[in-house]
Amino acid sequence: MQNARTRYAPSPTGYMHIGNLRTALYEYLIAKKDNGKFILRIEDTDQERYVEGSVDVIYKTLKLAGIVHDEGPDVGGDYGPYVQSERKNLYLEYAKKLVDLGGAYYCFCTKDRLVKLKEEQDVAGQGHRYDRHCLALSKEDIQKKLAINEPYIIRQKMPDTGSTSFDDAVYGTITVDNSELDDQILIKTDGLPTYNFANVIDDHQMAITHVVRGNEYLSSTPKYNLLYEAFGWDIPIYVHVPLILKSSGQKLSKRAGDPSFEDLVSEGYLVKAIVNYVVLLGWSPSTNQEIYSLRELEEVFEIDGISKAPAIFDINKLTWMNGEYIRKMPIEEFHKLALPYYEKSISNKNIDTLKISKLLHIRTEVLTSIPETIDFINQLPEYDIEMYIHKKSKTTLENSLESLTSAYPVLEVISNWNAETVHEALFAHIEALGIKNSLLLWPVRTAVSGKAVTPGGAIEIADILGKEETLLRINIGIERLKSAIDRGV
RNA sequence: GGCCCAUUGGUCAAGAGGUUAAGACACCGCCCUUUCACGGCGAUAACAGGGGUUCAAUUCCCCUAUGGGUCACCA
Repeated sequence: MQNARTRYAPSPTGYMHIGNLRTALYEYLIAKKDNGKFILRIEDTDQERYVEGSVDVIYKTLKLAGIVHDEGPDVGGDYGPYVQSERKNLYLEYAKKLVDLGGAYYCFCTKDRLVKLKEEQDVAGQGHRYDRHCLALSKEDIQKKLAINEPYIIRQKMPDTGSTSFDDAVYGTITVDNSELDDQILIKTDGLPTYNFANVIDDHQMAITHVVRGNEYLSSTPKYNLLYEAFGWDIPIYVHVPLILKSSGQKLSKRAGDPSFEDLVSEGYLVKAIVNYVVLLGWSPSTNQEIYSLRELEEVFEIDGISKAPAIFDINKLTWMNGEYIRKMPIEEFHKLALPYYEKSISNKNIDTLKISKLLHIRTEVLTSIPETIDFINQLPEYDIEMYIHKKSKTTLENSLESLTSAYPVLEVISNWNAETVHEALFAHIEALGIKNSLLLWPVRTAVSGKAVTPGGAIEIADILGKEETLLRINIGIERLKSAIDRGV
């Protein structure tokens, strides 16, 4: 058997849905695993929904994700064109051929009539189904109508009896009664094919071996099979993948405010983490490994691991995984990524941001949380005096004041201010006083940060702030503690 | 509503007749510790229900329930 050829066939809607990204990933991985080809095809047969510039979004996203297509509109290939609107004539030809073969027929019904038909069926409590009004048309009638350019569509003629089965690599054999199948439209009034038709033609023309798509297509797959059979074409391997839902159990949708791929990126998630997480939603490897690069996935991905049940998108786990990726990257790389997030919140150019990065590296799960984490560096926040009281460190307002007051001169005499010298000075002082570390360090950290939670401790923060600012803040702390105690708080 | 599909802890999930029913995230506790985080250790937590088949069902079959998909000149 030839090597796999898979295709990602998005319609240009302007953004990358998480489910679509995963489908693209699976398609890509199935191809790569087999040393096959991954093809990009643009399905733009719906002119009304076309969004300007969205094809670029698709290129950009694939590139970002590291998914390289071997054939496509921009890179060419032997099976082009790869944009459906450029293949328009091809579909019409095949549709007419199918009419000749008896698998399809012309239909001149107006939209009005179809709407009415549906209304009647609604009233009767029936499902929507074309009533085959035009199937009865004689050859002469059809020729006459065509001759006067009456608008027409071409519908697929479903068998009257029997059933159609197909095998799916994930769901197994599925059988549907032919009586369930509607005579679906293949060619629209505008001469363009519907997805249902274009898809089959293109997949065959492009020699696609594995058709990977969301399982919302499961129920229309028998219709596609009938098409393949009518033409006498080989049926591809179907790989229907379960949907991705949100925690409420609903389908993930941009319109409902659920994040798209680009939303996640702008929320501070790394592309690699998103890719890794999304692949694991609905697929599981044969080992317990969870962190995978795309390259690794190309080796280990198996269709067998795809699950049947829908998966709920869990931002929690993505966040954890993002943290894993951040922690694993070299500090230089993290620093580069974090830099833009410092710019807004740190105006003092004397601050050594690399020092901040060293603190943040293991503490950051999502990049966008950075500004809030380090806002105290730029400016000492208004803080609650009660923050000096910490049970575990046994600090009180009074002993905090003592600690700050006694620490001040110790720090003041440091000439070469850095983490080591501050550490040395403070710990020598602690030892001299014979107290617990935290009794001194808690108040210092509070005074220099004004926050209950900080990345790093008193010494790291003092180092970053510099001598002058540190002493200034300690002084502020001393004054505030004094007045609070005086007021008898 | 018809048809199709699914159902293992809160979430992702392994297991495919006999298991103490993995692992991960989240949550909780402990340790480390100058806060937080990282790291380490530990705990709680699941086979939707009912019938079969079988010596034995989470695993196979049927029914029910629940959830989802689909019934467009959208993909």
